[in-house]
Amino acid sequence: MNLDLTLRTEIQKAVETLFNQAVEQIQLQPTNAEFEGSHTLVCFPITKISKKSPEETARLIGGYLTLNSGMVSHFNVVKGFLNLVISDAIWVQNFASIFTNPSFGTTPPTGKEIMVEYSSPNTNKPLHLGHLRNNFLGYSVAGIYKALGYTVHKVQIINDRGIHICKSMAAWKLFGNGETPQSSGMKGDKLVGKYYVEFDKNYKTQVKELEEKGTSREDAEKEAPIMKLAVHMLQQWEQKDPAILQLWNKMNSWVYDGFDVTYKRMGVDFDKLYYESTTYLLGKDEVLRGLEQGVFFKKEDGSIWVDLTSDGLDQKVLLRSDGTSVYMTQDIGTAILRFRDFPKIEGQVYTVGNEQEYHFKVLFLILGKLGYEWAKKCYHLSYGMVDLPTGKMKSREGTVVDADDLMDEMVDEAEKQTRELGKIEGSTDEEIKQLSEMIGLGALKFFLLKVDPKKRMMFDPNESIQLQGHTGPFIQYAHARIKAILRKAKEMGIHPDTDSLQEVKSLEPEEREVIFKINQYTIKLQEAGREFSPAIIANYAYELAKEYNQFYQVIPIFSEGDQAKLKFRIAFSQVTASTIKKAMNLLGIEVPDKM
RNA sequence: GGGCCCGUAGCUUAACUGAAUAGAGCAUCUGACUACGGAUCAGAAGGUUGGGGGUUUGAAUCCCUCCGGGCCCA
Repeated sequence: MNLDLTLRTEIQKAVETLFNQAVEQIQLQPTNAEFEGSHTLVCFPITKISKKSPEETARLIGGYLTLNSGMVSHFNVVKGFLNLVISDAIWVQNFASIFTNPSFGTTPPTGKEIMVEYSSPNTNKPLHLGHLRNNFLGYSVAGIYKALGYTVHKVQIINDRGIHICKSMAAWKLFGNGETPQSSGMKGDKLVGKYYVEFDKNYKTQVKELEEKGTSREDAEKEAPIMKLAVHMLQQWEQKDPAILQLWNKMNSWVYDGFDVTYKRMGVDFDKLYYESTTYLLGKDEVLRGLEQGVFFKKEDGSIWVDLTSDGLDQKVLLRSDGTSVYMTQDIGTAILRFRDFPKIEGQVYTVGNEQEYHFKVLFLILGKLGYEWAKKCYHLSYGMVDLPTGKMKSREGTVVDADDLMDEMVDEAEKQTRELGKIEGSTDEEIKQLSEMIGLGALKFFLLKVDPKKRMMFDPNESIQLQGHTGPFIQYAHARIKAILRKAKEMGIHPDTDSLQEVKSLEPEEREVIFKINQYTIKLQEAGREFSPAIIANYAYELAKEYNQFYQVIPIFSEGDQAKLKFRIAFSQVTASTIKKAMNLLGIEVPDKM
């Protein structure tokens, strides 16, 4: 039984009966803490139908519901707001239905499929803080859609080719002396990143030297020997030169080994990987086909363009006059390839930074013009940049926060605090390590996911490792504490059952609040899916934990004499814990039984 | 030149898409362990929602205009 839905139906009936007209939209909101009640009907919009004052309308509907719905025990009216008090019997019944439903909050498979892309790094340097936000977002949205009954395909496109990786290759060839991850003991992605930095350093020096000899800046940037080497390597790559391909494969595989370690620790995974090296030539055929169909047009120089002025955008080149592709071309090809690989998906979610909003707007419009219906269901999960207190992250200024380092820091801090608090006596070092991993990563994920993805966010390392307040560990702690109660109940042989729940006649306000929150899980899940926003789930999990903590603080459990109430509170705690766990799992966060 | 996004307490943020006195966390101050785990809870203080105008019974939310910050396109 869904309390909200049932109540809405009752309200609809009330309005129809009272005023002989159906309402299209019912505005039901949680009652403000200062008034009695749990659900509030906003009556202003209904005055159009009732032709009465807001107060009068509210009184009429309230009276009707009290008499006829069997749900509302009484009500009060403040201005145009109808505050409804649901009877305790209904609360108990509602809770019992959730308690006995093992699949509460999960939608059975709907047969729908969707694809979620995230991560999609370049292979010339390690993952950083921005990637963490990206990965956590994408992974979480995938989880949310799974919970909504979708079959989800998690993918990424790895930018494994191009000038960036050739730069690392060039520097390694010149200064590497055959260094490998094995010989240096470095993680593969870090090693390749080191040579990328090495390239940049040498390149700058060479440009400067050339400039001092009188070469113009522009020429110097092209003439620097190390840059010429990198460009040459790119050409050789395109010509499939075996030696270059071998080097390229070798260095990329180092990076992948490194990425694997990082992804594993982050707790994210993928169902299929796409590589730019195999997709970068795609899309040309589609563009030519579009040209034949008159969707695109050709300029005098032979370049092919799309005209989006009627959509409020401008013109965009798709194939240059020499016939070479642009990014857009390959993205068109890749999108179509993916729909061929997974014909049943209804759309794709692209987790990519908001600097590419224009790009995706154009991409989706083009796919629509090419006649692909699914273009409408494509979504750019756009997220804002992560800023540091010192400003923007800039690789050139060395202010990039490395993903591995950050995870280390978070976990170390979690371990420090866990040991200081000393609550888990008797645990082995191994267990403490595992727990610290859970808490450190929980803190990090929650910190990055609690903010609306669209917004640019501030990452303060000092604040992020705080484990109190609006944080992941706060919620994990609430869960662990409930688990302690459940363990004790089990020891005492208290096993809640539906029959004893029905015997409970009255509830405490704190209990109603928590049941209200638990009811919201389904709505929040749907909202999070519709908005592609894990932040909604994160804030929900926090509110639920907070609400339960209030109950916990004032209502005794084991000293309760009434056996039915005692059993109810155990059942109630159990459902809260599992709902917290479900919500946190949607964020990719684990919750401990002890901490 | 054209277009997009953002601005909420000192700081980090929320507000169910137009509803009640804008809700939290951190930091500051005060209080609560002989009860189930104090990584907790209660309370105080802190706001002209960047400024101004408009629409509306009702605006942080919609429209216009400035100011400040960020990002795209050729």
